[in-house]
Amino acid sequence: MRIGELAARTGLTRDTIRFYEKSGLLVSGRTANGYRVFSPGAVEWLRYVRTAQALGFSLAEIARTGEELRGAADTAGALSALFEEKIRVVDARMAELAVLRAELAARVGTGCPLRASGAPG
Amino acid sequence: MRIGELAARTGLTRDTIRFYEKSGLLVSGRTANGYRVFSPGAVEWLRYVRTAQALGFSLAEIARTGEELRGAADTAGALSALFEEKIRVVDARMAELAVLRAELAARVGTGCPLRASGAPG
DNA sequence: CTTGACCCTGGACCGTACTCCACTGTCCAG
DNA sequence: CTGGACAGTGGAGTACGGTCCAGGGTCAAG
Repeated sequence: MRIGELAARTGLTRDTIRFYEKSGLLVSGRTANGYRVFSPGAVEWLRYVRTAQALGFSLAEIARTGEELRGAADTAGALSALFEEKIRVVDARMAELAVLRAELAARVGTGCPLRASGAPG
Repeated sequence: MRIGELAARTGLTRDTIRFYEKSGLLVSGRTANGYRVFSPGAVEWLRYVRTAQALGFSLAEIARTGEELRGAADTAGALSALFEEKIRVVDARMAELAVLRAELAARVGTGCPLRASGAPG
């Protein structure tokens, strides 16, 4: 499919897709006249990109994941390892959130809000 | 304390602290000669700022929290509500992470990695 | 009175992640 | 063959979150 269709299917703008391609986040073929051509799977890949990004991963990190995926294409084990590593990162992030949550919960209904600890004011 | 000590205690640079103050994230007094003066609690507040920031909250959002804290200073209920709301945000973020984790886990050890879904390559 | 550590301000600059724009090329329908 | 939808490029601009620097003031110690 061409860039317009991919944009329509993912909700991204053409500019963003071109930017992603330039950043190495997305690889495309070209037609004889220079138009970009994307495989149908690009839709799913971009969905993954947006999810990972929303969760705090930089485009550079996501692009690295993509590259590792490319490099280890024939090794299912490498792929599993990559996903497992990513799961560990996600778990760590969740643990941090749990700590923040606990800190917040401890202050609900108490007389010692953050303000007493130096919030602006 | 003055800016140098606060910087040393938080691990931030003076420039960052000045930037935070300019952004309304931090409020300071001034000595007669114009030097900024911070309360000891600023250390704890900045720790909170960095934690929240690392978890994906923008400085503007964090500053808003600080302002609301200031505005509702005498109402313990408002503070609790604020913290409860923040807990809901944290819970939502954790739920998103859980979804990503499940997606990753589903692909570990299978023959259908993301690459089959359109990763670059 | 000078040195050095500390502080001030304003403004330029950086990386990330887009977003917009001008100008140009391709291709199909009427 | 002309119009319009689509595509391409390069470059400027934006917002965020800093980071650095020049030029200058403050203050205690020697």
